[in-house]
Amino acid sequence: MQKQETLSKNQKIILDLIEKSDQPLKAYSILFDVKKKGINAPLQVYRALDKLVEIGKIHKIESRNAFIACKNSKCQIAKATVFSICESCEDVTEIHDHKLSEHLKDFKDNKGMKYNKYNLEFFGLCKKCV
Amino acid sequence: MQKQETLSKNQKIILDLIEKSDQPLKAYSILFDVKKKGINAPLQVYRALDKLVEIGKIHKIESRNAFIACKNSKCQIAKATVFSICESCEDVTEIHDHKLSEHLKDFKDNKGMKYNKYNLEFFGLCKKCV
DNA sequence: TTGTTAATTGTTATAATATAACATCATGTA
DNA sequence: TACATGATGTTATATTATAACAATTAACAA
Repeated sequence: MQKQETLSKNQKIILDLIEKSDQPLKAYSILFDVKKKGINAPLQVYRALDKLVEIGKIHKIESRNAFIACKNSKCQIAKATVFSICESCEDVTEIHDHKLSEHLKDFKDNKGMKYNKYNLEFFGLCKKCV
Repeated sequence: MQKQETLSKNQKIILDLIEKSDQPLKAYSILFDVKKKGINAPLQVYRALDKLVEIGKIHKIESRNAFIACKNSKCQIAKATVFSICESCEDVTEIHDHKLSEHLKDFKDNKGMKYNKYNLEFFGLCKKCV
């Protein structure tokens, strides 16, 4: 079997749900919501999430254990993610800043490490919560 | 009671352990190790970890749910952390790069968000694992 | 069209990570 | 003293994530 071009049934159900939300969803809240569609077990959710992260359709917000859809068509692989997170209302926004990306992409440490991925999370207060 | 200048007993025990390791430790592995010192419950560990993170003595590696000592004397508060993580051997190194810090410190999005903290994790293969 | 392989699904159980709730103790200070 | 605060200890539980196994499905080559 070749690399799938289309998503599987469970993957579609779960991606749909995440895309409808503009905020990150947690795995067990997703599970709760998709029970009516016949997805009954955590593992079914986590498997779909893993795949969706792998192909860049969603990203994991590591500090929150939550998953958000990627709205950037260019971002086909979850290689380089930047988020801002409001510590008061928990609003999360994906950031696409060319200059910042360039700096991060080109970053080299002094240990000869070869990077293929990074994740950056900014924390603070959004406009509403200041 | 004033803000503590010195660490409490449990905080010391747990900081000592983390400082002796050059790699991140997980909460329950810490718990296992400090049982001989009379710390018996997860909550005792998590409380100490929370405090140590708060005062900048240790950092949490969010993508790994693990805790590492901060070796940088300047880094008294866990406001700005950068790590490199080898996806093969899981080696973690804290990065202090002046130029990068400057870019991150000064970063402004276009939404008027006020940042007070960030966490950046680079993933790749270290020299040994390439 | 059959056999092979890999991806996906479904299921039960369990592991790993983290917090709630409550009681107690120690210490600094009004 | 008595009050507030921070730390501790304890039991129970919540939350997040994976192991292990069986069955099914889709793509492709012989």
